[in-house]
Amino acid sequence: MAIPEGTAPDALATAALADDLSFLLARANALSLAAGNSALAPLGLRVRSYSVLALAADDGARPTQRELAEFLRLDPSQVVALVDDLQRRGLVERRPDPSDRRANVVVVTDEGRALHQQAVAAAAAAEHDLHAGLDAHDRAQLAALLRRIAFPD
Amino acid sequence: MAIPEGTAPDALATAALADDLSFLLARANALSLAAGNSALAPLGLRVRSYSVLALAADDGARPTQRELAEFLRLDPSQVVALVDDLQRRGLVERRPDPSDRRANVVVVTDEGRALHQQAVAAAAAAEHDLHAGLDAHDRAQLAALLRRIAFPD
DNA sequence: TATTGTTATACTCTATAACTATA
DNA sequence: TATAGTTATAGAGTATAACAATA
Repeated sequence: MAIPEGTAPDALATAALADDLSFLLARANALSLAAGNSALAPLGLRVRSYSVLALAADDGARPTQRELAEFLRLDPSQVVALVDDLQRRGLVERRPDPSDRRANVVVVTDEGRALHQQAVAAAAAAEHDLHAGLDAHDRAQLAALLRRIAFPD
Repeated sequence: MAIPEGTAPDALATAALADDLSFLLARANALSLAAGNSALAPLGLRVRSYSVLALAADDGARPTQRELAEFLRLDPSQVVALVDDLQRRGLVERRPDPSDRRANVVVVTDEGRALHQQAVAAAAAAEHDLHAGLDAHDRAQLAALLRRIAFPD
């Protein structure tokens, strides 16, 4: 059976856990991940593979697999599988890094760029539903606060 | 190999994905989950089992397994395994719901309540590190924004 | 008929170690 | 000696279907 959608019971809404930042983060992320995966499924992508494709398609990023792993908080061995899949489908290519021949730079193909554009639209539509209760100012504020947790420098 | 800690490469920090709310949510949650699990490990708990224990220990909540599943966004079959584990260790008990004999209410034992108190302290310490960059006002604001995504009513 | 808890199963994701080629 | 990518594997988490007891 699928994880039930819908709202939580009122008795639990007032529980101490419901005010816990980590719990709210986990629950919000679970909803976001589910919405993202189902929006990307028609394109043969999941949130994971979409993220790799998006970084490969970002001009000027030219990420190595190691950088992808660190940025996406994945193990390098998981990046291997994700890049394998995208490469098999002709969406990205591995190019040796001229400055370090151990490293592969992951670059998008023309086909990958086209799919990425569709995926951005699909992901944006899914986010729109998820953040329906937030206006542009709220979203910017939320992004700024989350960034300080996600990238503590 | 473990997922590498530390900061992300600068070239990717300016990528479009780095401004995506869903991505920031995912990365912040990954850090939060890792910190929580490692803080709770000495008590034999993980974030999952801690959440179930916390709701069972919340006075007035008296959640059924179904309510736990919905609130924590878990499949009911996963709740079975989590409650089995906590019950085996004498931390919670299943009690038949008087108003619906199909349902089990999950209630904390004295031993469970004692462990829960330790766990709250451990989790709070882990959160403190994670949210070191945020003051009380920031945290309250973040919680309010996340709640609107986590519980869209 | 529908729902709660349960069992079973398959699949995905996560974590760890070891190997190779380069640095 | 250390690092990038790769392979292999075990464990944790997720998704789905079916069943007994109860509503």
